[in-house]
Amino acid sequence: MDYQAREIEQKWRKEWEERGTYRVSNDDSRPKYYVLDMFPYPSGAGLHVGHPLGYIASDIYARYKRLRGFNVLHPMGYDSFGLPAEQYAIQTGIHPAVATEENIGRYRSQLENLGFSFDWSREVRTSDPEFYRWTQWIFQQLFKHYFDQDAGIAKPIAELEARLAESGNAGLHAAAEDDTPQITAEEWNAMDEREQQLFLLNYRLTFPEESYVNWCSALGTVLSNDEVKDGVSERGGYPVERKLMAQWSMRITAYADRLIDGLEEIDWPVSLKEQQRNWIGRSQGASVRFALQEDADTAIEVFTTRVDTIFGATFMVLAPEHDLVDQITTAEQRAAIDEYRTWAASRSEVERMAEVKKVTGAFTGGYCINPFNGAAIPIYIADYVLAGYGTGAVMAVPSGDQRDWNFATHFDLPIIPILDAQENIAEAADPTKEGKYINSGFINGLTYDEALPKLIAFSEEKGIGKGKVQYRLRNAVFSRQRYWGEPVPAYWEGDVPRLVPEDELPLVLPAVDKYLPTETGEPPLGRAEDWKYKGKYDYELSTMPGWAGSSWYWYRYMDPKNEERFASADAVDYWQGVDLYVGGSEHAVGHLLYSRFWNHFMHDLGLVPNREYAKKLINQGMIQGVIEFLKMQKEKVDGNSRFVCADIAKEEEAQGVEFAQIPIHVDYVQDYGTDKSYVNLDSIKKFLDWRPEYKNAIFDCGNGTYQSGVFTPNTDAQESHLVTVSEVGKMSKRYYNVVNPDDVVARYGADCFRMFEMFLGPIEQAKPWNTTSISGTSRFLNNFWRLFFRDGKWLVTEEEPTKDEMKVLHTAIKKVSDDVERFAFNTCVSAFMVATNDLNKMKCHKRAILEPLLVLMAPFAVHMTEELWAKMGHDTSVHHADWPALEEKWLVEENVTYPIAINGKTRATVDFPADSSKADLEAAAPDLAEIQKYLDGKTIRKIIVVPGRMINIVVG
RNA sequence: GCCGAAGUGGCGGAAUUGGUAGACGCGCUGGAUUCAAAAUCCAGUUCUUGCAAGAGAGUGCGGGUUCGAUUCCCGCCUUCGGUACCA
Repeated sequence: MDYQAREIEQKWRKEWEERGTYRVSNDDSRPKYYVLDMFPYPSGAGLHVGHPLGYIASDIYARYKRLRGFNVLHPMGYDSFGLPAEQYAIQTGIHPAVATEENIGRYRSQLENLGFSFDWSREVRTSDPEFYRWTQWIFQQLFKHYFDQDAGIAKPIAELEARLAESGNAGLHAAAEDDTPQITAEEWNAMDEREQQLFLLNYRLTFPEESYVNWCSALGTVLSNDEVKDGVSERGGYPVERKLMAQWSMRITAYADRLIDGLEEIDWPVSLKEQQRNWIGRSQGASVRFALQEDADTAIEVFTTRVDTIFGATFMVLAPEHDLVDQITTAEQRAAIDEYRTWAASRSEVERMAEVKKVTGAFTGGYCINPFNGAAIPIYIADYVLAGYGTGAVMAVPSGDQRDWNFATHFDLPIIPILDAQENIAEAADPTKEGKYINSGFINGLTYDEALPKLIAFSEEKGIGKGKVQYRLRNAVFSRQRYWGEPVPAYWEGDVPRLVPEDELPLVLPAVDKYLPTETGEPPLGRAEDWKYKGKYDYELSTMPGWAGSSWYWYRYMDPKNEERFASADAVDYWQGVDLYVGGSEHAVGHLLYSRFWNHFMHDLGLVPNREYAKKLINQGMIQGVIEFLKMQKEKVDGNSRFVCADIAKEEEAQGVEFAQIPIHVDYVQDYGTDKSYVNLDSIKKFLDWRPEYKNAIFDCGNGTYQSGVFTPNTDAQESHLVTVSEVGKMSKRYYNVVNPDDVVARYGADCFRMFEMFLGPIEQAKPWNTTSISGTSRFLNNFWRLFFRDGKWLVTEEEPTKDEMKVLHTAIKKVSDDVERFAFNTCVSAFMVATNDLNKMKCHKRAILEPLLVLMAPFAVHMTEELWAKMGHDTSVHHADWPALEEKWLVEENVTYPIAINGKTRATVDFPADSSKADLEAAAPDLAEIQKYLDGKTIRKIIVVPGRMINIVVG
């Protein structure tokens, strides 16, 4: 009898739960290891086969580490605040907590189906008040600290207050708002408490401010930059506009340098680190002041990474919102400038993105002076200069910058070459630094490297510029005008924000009658009744963004029930941080950046031991689905829809007929995923039952037409089919291609599902799901089972293994040990298959071979190996044994088969004793009969021997 | 445009420091079993050529280093992912 997956898997899952097999203790003498998965948002749709990929990989590694003698923490929880539950609540009136609870239940049962070794007693949920109490607490710590740039760490705001009282903020190096005024100690001390509090907001690591935000009116909320894609909301695809609003903000920019430098010490994928670096966007340059021609006391400050090009600056461009625009604009140009500014402000983000190539702008009529050569250059405004980056002003060098070149060409401004190596600047800008300077005053004739120190010396001497580091990274908007999130634990005493006292946390999300903004445009929390601090002050009404709870959650798993602290100092000290983190790369510049920021901050406060919380990170690739489309003509034919074969559609498209692609359920498609996928007439009938709106549609199959249940052939064909279009893409409800792991598990078992997902290919690669090839993995598991059982008979014997059998075992031990360490789980599965096939061929059923093999496979086929382990007579409450030790001696061969190459080309193979020395081989090689026929009268010139590997004979 | 990663049979993919390219699996072909089918088992399967033994070609393209290159170097091409008026 074959392996009965369902029965055995259920039995063991029950057993594990009853025994608490996967409970982890914080009090253990073994070395610790922490394997973390990115916790899921429990959506209503449940899991598809792509979701568990990373969980399977991490589970295998966690189990492997346990067998290697580690105390392994491998928890799971839910990132349970989020927009979908809220939108569902808006539609149905069901409290998001209720819907979320239900979704979590579904997730939990789907996850439990797969045999993970999670310690469920440590489960966390970000929407649980006992959890978000600490999210709120960390928020308050951020409010209570500022960033000292000299020390490079966060410090209590009280220290800053003391400093201000003593010497004002002159010479203070602290991360602050750009427009923070300079004050003296006297001025500070003369301020009243309110004024002091407002002043301190310039320094606090989280603070409310008026800022431009991505406002999405359809969703009724503000979105972060990474929630906006191509000018529309990532979720729902609604338009997003820029709007000035009072928002809580996180001063992540204070940590920009540390977030870049910290990447050096962590083992994360190169591309992910690169994404973070680009996102932070550190650029080294200089800021230079260009005085106005009309008013020498006022200067426009610009940021440039190429001071060397300054002699080629032929005009200046300001952002339309720039503060000096009004002052600069002349009476004649006033109307044109106002018109342009109005137009620019009305332009939506989408339009701006779409019309990047279009050159727009207006002349202010004003001029400023190039401080390096005294030239007067005209000042323009244009919306290609962003108010939010640098100083919102650019010195335009059209010969070296393509955007400046486009602008200059459009407005007929001069383009001055500045390097003798610049080519074709009449056609396009040349941004290279090659050659020697021309038209560049005192740096003429120098190269870039020679000119730079001279430029710096000049600008410092004249006091016109200084070196500056500019970041692309902005402070993170932290407020969301939503209901289903952590309430920001603050209240407003007039215009001064104050923290809710620590002992009153958690500030629990109040009940509301509706989940929509109020009539006056306040967030949903504005609907809560009697929700005022001490019945007197207004609570902050916004909630935290989705990334708040996920920015520290790994610490909560260490000590999930703690009521005194986010996790006890002992627990944090024992577990330290995450050793292996597994999750998707889509979080590269969201969660993975914000969580590093919070962790750096927590480290500054001495709360956690490491600056970087996750030593190693692996991105699992997405599992994609096959999407099948029918080609439907956009225009109806005689009032009916017309579907045609993909190849016919192609021909007709060439003639200008337009087609739409209608996704069709993959189950209806034969040979799906291939280039000859099609639906036959039976499937068309099924399709019509499913989509009755097409019931009279015409199906043009090339050799006939199908309509209303009748096939009319136009050749003598009796059968026909309609060729579909296949694509590989997201697994999603709208493409009818979602594969539910429950279905796969029901048919093949969880062990098979786990091994198959690993077998699909390298973990970090995206790959399409293909259910048909799972049969190979299923066959393999049956073959493995048959090493132990055949027809219900136990086959395992106590015989001594032979040398060949030992070799099979130790080859597998070596391969799997090496490959698990480098997360190459696909080749591990191959190694198991090879060993199983070999042993079956040898009819080897010996305990001495099978037992270690069982341990080797235990992290992969978790239920089957447990069953067999018990059958072997072992105690399963002690989880397996130690990882089998590799004895290399079994891999040593008596004879080694050497490939013999003549001039690098392999011509024969010959066996030599394994202990042959290099000299032996060199001596024996020329006389081999195998090579004589290739010599062909030529002489042997050289013999190259790599012992154990190959022999190459050079003739000529 | 910029940044990053990757190109190997019909397909997913192996080949850890340069050493018999294509492990393992799917698919396909043939056979066994069966009244038949499914399932299972056995054999074959990079391409070209040949009845066969064999011969030749072959890891995106073009060069280079080497006795020997999927692997190292130079120059291209293509695909995927990220990002974009960031000065």
